[in-house]
Amino acid sequence: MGSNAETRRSGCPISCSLDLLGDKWSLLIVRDMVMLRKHYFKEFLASAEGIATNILTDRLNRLEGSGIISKQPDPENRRQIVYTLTEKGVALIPVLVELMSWGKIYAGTTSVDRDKARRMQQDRRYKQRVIRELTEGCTSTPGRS
Amino acid sequence: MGSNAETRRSGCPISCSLDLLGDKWSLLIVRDMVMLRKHYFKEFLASAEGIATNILTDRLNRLEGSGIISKQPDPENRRQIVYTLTEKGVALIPVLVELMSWGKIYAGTTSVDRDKARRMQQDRRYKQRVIRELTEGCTSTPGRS
DNA sequence: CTCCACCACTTGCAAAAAGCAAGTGGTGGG
DNA sequence: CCCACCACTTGCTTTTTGCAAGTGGTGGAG
Repeated sequence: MGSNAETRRSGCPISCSLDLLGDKWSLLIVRDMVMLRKHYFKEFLASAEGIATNILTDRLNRLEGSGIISKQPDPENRRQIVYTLTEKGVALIPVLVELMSWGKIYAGTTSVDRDKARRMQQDRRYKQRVIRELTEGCTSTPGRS
Repeated sequence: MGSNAETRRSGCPISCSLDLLGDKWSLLIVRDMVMLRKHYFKEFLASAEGIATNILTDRLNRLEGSGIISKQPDPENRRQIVYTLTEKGVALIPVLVELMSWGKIYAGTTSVDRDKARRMQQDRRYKQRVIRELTEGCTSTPGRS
């Protein structure tokens, strides 16, 4: 299940991105790493959306295979594996932020978030600050739970 | 196949967005409308990625069901249907632009595009101009064959 | 050392979705 | 009336997802 035979449907960069990320789980894992600072299998498993273990394994392998994340044995606890974002993965933060912004306004439930999101859409500097903060948080060392 | 029983996996706005758009085709249809100015079933069908007719029908119905696109009979030719983006759909342009930018740098093939994309990542004004131009092109009337 | 909890997976199977090719009803021009 | 064309349907096979149970490897407690 976890093998890697990615075939590109076309040369279009959007299509290429979707070939790697176009499903319901891959970007959620990246979200977990970026927004919730998760680094461990069991942490992803505990997320609200309820991913199954076999799907999680598969997605982690694919994301590693396409160079978005890297997996290493945890130096502090050799029983577990640390998943971290690569530069390629960190570069997905703007995508995540736009998806979040859109979702808050157009796919969400609460109106509080909506207003905050609308503000972010108009105030580009604010958005840039959010992206920068998230990026810095990801390029620094984990710092653990 | 085209019914609408979207269940939300969680309240997270990113998750909500992916509930609506998290597959390999939905955003490609939006791309066709935004970037390639396509408005007709047969046009989407002719895209390089090669979507099947039943999948296309399903995605168009879902996108309509979630208010991202609207379908109307073509006033100029009653044999065909015009698909247009709603405000909610137009608001996806930034997501598309980020996906394109990321794809060009990290998932693409050519290095020419890569350089242009890197420039866009550094020059925020340029990116904003791209987004504005695309948005304007979408909110104006089709003007087609 | 043994035992045991815990970790990241596997495996097996059923259900859902995608993909393919062929067919269908409605429309308008010739 | 006929025919080409449009946006779909339908039937079928293949692939992916989802769920539950199981597995091998590790390290700490006793």
